[in-house]
Amino acid sequence: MATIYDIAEKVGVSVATVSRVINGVNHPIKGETRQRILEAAQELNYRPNTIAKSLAQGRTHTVALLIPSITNNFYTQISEIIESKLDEEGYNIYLCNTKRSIEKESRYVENLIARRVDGVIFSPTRVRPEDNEANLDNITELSRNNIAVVTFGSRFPNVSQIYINTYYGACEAVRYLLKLGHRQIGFIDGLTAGTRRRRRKGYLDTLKEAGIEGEELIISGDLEMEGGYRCALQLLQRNNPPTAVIAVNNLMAIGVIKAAKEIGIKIPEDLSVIGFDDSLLSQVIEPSLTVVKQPLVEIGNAAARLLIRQLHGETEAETVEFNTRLVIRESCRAR
Amino acid sequence: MATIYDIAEKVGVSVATVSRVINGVNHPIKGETRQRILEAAQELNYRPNTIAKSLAQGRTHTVALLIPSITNNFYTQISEIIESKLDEEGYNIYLCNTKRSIEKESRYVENLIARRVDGVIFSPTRVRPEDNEANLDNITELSRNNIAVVTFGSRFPNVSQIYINTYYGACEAVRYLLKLGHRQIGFIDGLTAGTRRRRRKGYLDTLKEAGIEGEELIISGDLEMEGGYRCALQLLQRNNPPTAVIAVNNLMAIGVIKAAKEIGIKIPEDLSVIGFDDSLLSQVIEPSLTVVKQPLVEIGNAAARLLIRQLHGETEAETVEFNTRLVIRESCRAR
DNA sequence: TAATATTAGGTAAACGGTTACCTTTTTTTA
DNA sequence: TAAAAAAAGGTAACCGTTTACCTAATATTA
Repeated sequence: MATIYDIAEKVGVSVATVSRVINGVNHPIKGETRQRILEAAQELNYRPNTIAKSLAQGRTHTVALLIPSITNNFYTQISEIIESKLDEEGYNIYLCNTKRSIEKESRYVENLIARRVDGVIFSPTRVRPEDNEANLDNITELSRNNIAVVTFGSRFPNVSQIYINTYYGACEAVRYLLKLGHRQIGFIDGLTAGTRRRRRKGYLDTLKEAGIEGEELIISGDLEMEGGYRCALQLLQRNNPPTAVIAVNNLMAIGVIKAAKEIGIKIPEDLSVIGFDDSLLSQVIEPSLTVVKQPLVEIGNAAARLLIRQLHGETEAETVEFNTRLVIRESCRAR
Repeated sequence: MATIYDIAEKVGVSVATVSRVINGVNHPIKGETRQRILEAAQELNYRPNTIAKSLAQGRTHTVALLIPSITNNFYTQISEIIESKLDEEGYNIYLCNTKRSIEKESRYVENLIARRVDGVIFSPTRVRPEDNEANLDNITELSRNNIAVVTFGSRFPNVSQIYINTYYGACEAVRYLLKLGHRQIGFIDGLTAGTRRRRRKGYLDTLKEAGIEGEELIISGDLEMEGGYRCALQLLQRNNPPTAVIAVNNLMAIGVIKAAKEIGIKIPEDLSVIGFDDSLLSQVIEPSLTVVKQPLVEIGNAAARLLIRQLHGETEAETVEFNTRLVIRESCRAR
């Protein structure tokens, strides 16, 4: 493959001149020379070697996106937005799928440091509370190696991050159900700390305000449809089953609807259901699903902005906060 | 950041020795020396610089996945499989989202060459027939720069590729509907050449065998739910509306169901619907959708295998062929 | 015990760019 | 018209590895 040396030789100039022309740097070059260099580059089918460039400049113009799942629309939609923003700034992205595995996450971090990415946007996995430590390790490890970091989905000190006020989202969902007259409200959470834990807290706090104990109607699923399905069966076959269920994500809420249908419980007549996140699924299922929606576009844009800010040299961490919005569809009814 | 020079200096050996220890190459090293080097590496928090390594070795251990959409489950599921396969082999992947834009696709190809990826798995976008040329240009451009290429979704000469026999998939769908007694079968395709065009051909051929002209019941959508919805409205409001509709992908089929519901047409009683691909959506919608399913896992595995084969030096192109499978759910009924 | 192999390590070129610092020529300015 | 400035280009060190080729010491073999 042709290099700038080949071009330099062909044209009869030094590589410095070739490099300057190719990169359009601010250094005077005679028009004719420039022309000849560009023509030679064309003829030799020259392609700049980004690897060599990165080595020389110490910047790769690459950032990584570390997300728990690439088959989950919540993350891919955010990713798509982030990608187009960073593309505009001339960055390429590694999309890394951690599959909710702490171990894979750490391996990726190690790898990204070795690859000298300029920045990372990171939605840490936190299946068990103690995972928080591994998350933190990963983040400090990145920072220690001069890699810009932006997180979303969990909260960390001294890190630029997107914070979604999911606590109030959960409160809103519960209040809505209370207003509809529900008193027995089930809650399917996800065995995870961080975001979903705050949702649970919002749920409990709001119930307590209304003088209701919710603890025993909490159950943990695996964040997939199957999990929602199984949890719903357990909840609905209790002696005193809930009249409404909140699931901590979209897929599990769909699982709840499926389970209810199977055992002949009508939604929304006999059971109200609320999910988190939003997707085509929630709109398409019957009845369509009332959800606590997170502002995907805003999250994506903000994450990209925070990262770019750091890549441009800003060192102080910034937190951007968003609120959720309750999107009312057909899956809830007054009792 | 620490380099092998720092380690070499600290231990009092040459960088060659350090490099050998770090990479565990087949070269004898005294146990004690090895120990001291590893300790020094640890203490200095050494991270190998993949960039420098790539430059020296001429291989990046990176492959790119070029797909039309990262929010479409069909592609992300395949991607996930490919990713885990390649991960096992020590490759990292760039997931590139072409958004069905030929222009973006070409930009990516340019960029991937500059980044010297070792290989590319590519599902080319072909919105108009003439895009075929751009697709081919991209593929030859990659090959010309010694980058291994595997394609899926379109057919090219002399390229390792996954071929899904979608023609027979369409035939099967039509035959199924014919057997159910349908004679007026609408077809919503996607303005695209390649795969979807072969589906159309399968549709037409099979109808012709049965002595039916299908041309006028063909209509083109945008591959999104909205497109399916609009096309369905057009088809269903004809004088002589179809009693069955095949949509060339999943999302448009969902759009058809939505449209039918809105104008009071019952599925499957008044209208049978078949989609292509498969996803949770098809299972969750009511009635659940009968689809022509593509073997995602097999496609992903085969794509990875074909690429690895090339990365290991095999130069001859290999084509792997898969058949679709008709998954019968509730959206069709005999007339 | 001399010849040969093996072990252990070092030297330096190469990978393909960038860029600080020079030099020479031409143009501008006072 | 001499001095200063701008234009045009070159030289070579540097980025952090790998690796072919060497050397020296030690172990093995006949």
